[in-house]
Amino acid sequence: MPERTLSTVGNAIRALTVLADLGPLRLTALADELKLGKSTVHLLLQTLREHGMVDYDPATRTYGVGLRVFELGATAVERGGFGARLVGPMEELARRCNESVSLGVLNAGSVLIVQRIESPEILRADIRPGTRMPLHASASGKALLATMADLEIDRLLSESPLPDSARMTHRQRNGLLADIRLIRKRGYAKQKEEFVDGISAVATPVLTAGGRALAALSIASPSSRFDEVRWSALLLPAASYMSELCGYRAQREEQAPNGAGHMFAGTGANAVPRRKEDRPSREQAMSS
Amino acid sequence: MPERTLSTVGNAIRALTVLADLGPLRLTALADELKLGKSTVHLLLQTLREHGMVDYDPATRTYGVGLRVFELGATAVERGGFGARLVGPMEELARRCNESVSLGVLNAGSVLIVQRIESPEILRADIRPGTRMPLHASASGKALLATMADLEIDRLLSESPLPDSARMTHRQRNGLLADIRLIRKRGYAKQKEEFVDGISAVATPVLTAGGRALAALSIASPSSRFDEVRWSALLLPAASYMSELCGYRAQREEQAPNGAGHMFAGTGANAVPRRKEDRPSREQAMSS
DNA sequence: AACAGTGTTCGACATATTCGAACAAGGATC
DNA sequence: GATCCTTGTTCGAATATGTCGAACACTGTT
Repeated sequence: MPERTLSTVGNAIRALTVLADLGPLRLTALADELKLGKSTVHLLLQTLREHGMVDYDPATRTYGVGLRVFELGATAVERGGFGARLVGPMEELARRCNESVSLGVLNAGSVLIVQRIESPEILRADIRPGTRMPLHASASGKALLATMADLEIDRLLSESPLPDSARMTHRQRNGLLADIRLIRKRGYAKQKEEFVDGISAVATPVLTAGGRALAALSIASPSSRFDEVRWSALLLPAASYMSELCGYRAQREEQAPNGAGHMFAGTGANAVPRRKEDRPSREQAMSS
Repeated sequence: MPERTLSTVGNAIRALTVLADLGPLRLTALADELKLGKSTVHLLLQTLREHGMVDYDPATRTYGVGLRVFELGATAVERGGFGARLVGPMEELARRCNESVSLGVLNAGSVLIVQRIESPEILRADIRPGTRMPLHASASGKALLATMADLEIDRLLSESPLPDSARMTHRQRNGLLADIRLIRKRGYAKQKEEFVDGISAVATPVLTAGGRALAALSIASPSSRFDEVRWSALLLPAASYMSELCGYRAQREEQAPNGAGHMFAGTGANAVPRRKEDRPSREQAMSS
């Protein structure tokens, strides 16, 4: 649906995007990239610079994404609810398993890492906040998908905005759906070298008040240290605790006569994510 | 100097700023705040939403700063050079002193925290990445000021963009200049409850290739655990090591501080605090 | 059911943005 | 050090584009 849109603002955002992707650029290079007149881009950059959205390096005469963007973005994370409140539990978890712990949120068809506690190990999964991961090939992504109705899953997978290399084959798609069912049953997702070679992870959702998934909590490490049983045992209670911090109340008794089981497997601390809508027939909605 | 500027882009940025400051807002509230027509803001928000710069919450019908901004901002930090490379040493330092370690950069007249390693202690200075601190009342700020010519210091202090509460009295200003001289001599800055009650810190600059300050490294904690001698002893070698990572080469006695052509040497004040000479040979202990 | 407030659509006007060309500046080459 | 080339900046004009107000649709309140 092509909506009417402000082209000038679009240009500004495109400029920032290009600068973020290609690194600091000179005026002419950027104008070239944007396919806009040099004078236009000049004015645009001046405006952005005035507001701190781009920084200018007089030495190299290049413009780069400004730190003001970082500042604004940080408030997005705080205000979104994945901020200060959750880092404490994440640190605790990282300490217990001695591995990297990260918090990823579903955004624009992929998982965006918003918080990260690094493992003290030298050899570790090197993923920084601000990184994106594919929904279908990351533990966090699959954990988030598992919280949604099958129909929603299809919609999300089809709008994958990721580079082609990360696209999914049909064979993978079918395997994924089976995987999702398994994830729902056992309460956590697992990923073995699907996204980055040598890196494996487990993940489970953090739920918010309404029972919707706020984010996915994950433990990742080099596959050599991967220990599914121990990590899942540490991960699930931690996520549970974080869910409670986010207002999620472990189930009420008089709920949902629709057959959806908001049940809690295992230690009673762990939340098995399941929305009411995902209950309808399992052969439904493979299409679209 | 009133430059010609793109008002539409300015509106977009103002909108983001307001949303960051006041939290998620409804359309009307935002239009009110920006003093623009509702239809204008409607179109503006649609454009921003299309690009992920604002997120829309259908439940509350509010718009907030989008996570795309966070993503873009993260690249600003990486590309700026305060990214992945420096977190290792910071973690090592945090482990050694058991306190919170942060990296702040001079930006728009104040110090912006770009990296942060939290102390494991429960009682700790709670400052998150994206926070700003005043130049004159934070250890990091003073450390950065100390690397600059006196003339530059005056210029920066006068353009302080901070809330009035954080403004500086003349008495403070004079004290500050004396402080700066002391900082240059001993190689690190100290701050005792000047910014946040109960929090004290030490800080020292991280230098880059040209000898200019890239950022300030600091250790902060509740004043009860403040230990100036131990921390400075840990801080300085760490910063030294990080400076080398950033291309700074410990320098021989040279470089005509007065006289010749450099733009910052014009005032005759030396721009670079020599840290290495203060505390000789001990730093390479930092690992990994 | 009626109301009030909010969000969305539409058309017209006028402003603000784009562009090309001409000017200035900085670096490179010889 | 002088010339050339590339890059960045300024300027004016034409048109495209954003702004606004009013009217419409919608939600959820009383």
